[in-house]
Amino acid sequence: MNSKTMALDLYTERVLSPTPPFSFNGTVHKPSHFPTPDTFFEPDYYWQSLRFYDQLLGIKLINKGSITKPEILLQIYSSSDLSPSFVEAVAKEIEYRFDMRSDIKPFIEIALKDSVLGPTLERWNGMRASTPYSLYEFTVVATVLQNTTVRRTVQMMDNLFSTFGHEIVFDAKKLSGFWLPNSIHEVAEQSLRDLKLGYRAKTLKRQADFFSSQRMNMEKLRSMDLDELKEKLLEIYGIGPASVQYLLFEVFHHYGAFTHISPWEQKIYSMLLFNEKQVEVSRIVNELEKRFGKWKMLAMHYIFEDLFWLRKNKSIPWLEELIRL
DNA sequence: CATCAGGGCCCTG
DNA sequence: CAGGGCCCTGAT
Repeated sequence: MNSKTMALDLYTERVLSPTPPFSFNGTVHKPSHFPTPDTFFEPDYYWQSLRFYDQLLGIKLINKGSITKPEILLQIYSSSDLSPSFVEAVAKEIEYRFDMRSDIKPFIEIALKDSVLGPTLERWNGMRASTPYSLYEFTVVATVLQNTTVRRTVQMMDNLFSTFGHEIVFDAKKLSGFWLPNSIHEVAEQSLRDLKLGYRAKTLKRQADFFSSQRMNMEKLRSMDLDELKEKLLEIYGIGPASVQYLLFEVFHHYGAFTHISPWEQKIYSMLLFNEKQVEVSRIVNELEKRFGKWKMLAMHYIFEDLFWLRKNKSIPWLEELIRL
């Protein structure tokens, strides 16, 4: 760590009311994601660090409601007093990142009648695509996922957090906080390479340069339509067809964004939808379009997370082969 | 021991 | 638009 552990002893609360149906656990925790030291989950409780403007905050979410009557207690931990308007802005940001305000009822109607999706609703009804991260932070995560195995991705993230991150303690939880892009902007590429980032060192440098030299207009990006936004995101160095897919879905909640399928995902979807090892990408996309239309990526997300959740309890041999931990 | 591909992307020809 | 190269690691 490049600084001492920071204690965040003050906190403020707000009650959030997501649109029903809303799955707290399915939305704040994604079994398919690799673990990072900046979040912590247990059923009905969730902690994360949040870098928001110049502040590093602790966030705790507590499930106080149900799927049909959702209610979440948001606690914001800080080292100094926060103005009411700042607190409101944090609450809005959390609502956006966990997609608490969109209406997914039409999707649930379709899902209930679907043979593959129907059963997953018993566990995940109301689940949203979400991320704890800002656009910059998610871009980093997407970058360290590229062309490697999950084990190395985890190693790279840990190295980055322990070098550039900041440790915070709040509510008896010790978590890492994300760094600002300019702290990477300032270091030499070689010192990034020393963190075993390989050729990604250059990519992370260019991204840090990009994000520290300008403030992205997030309001504008969030209001763009799919094609316009996609074009914009592809301008980020190191973001290509695979990564942009994750960004569109998890950061911006475009639930129909499903054009790129990587080979390992193709195999998983083939098994889940057709019970075959290798189905053509076009056939997969056509099938999803037919069954779920503009909700097709969200539909796959339900199936995907359910599968990884299942895997926690019992090993799924064909899946283990594909995810290569 | 050597070789190789991996939860892509950029760049070149 | 196809294909080589990229850091490092563990699997073979």
